[in-house]
Amino acid sequence: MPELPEVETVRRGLDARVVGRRVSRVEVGRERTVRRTSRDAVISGLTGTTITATGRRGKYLTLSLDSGDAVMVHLRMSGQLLLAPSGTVRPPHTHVVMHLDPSEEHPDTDELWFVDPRTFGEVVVFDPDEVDTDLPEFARLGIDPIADDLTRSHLRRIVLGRDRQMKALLLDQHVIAGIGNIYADEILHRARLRPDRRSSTLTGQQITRLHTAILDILGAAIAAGGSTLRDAQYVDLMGEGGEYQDAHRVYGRTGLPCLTCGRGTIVRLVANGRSTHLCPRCQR
DNA sequence: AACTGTCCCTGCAAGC
DNA sequence: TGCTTGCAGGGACAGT
Repeated sequence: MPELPEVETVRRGLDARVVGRRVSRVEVGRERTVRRTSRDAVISGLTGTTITATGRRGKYLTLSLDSGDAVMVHLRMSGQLLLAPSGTVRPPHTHVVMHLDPSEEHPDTDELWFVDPRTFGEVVVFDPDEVDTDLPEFARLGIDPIADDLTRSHLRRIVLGRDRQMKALLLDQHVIAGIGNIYADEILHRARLRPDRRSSTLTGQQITRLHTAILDILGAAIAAGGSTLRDAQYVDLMGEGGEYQDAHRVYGRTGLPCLTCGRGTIVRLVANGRSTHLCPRCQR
């Protein structure tokens, strides 16, 4: 599932291959993908504009347009952004197609597809000056641990300033933006903290470990191009999978020995309606 | 304030 | 083999 490292990998692909190009034509298939506004708003907002920059906050991807508007893309569960030469046969569930003119670096005409079987994802054209009303939850997003500078003292305030279960806290996009189910489990395991550990009880040493774990794991996952699970949908802009799944120590390893302590067995339980993986021996 | 449950949707896997 | 059922999950939202 696309989380911060996967979205960042897609953003880098867009930066290299889409920025500077003009959108000559737009097709919107399924209306649900553009439910925030409308088919017409997305088509008219994009057609004829040139993409000038990319951005990311948490799992939200943005494209700046020379019109002054911007596009927000959220992949949610199963969304993909894929770049393909014009005329390539499209996969099922291709809901939005942007036709891209050639540019100096990119001599061919391409199509940028938004593909999304489960249709939870969305594409929105919005006015950045009106983000509070156009995309209220985007405006209320918490700190991005990679794009912003998440210092230890900031994390300390976040953790001790409330009394939440640690996993729920990491997953709360209004507190820290970008961590999803996979990386929450990996981070808590690296920090040796139980998912149900109360945030207000963390020691200074545990906060330091958590801080290091967040930055190290997200950084390593970005360097590896994200995680592509066996069943999963995540691939980058060119359709390539990531490598970080090979470094997972708990996610999807139910019943296998803990790679850190060598003696515990990874268990899976359900918390907040989300599957949670941990080593009961390492994590306190 | 924090937590639980529900909903949205599709593809895949397990169970009968 | 072929059906049905359940599960996965991001995030908004309502209710406790």
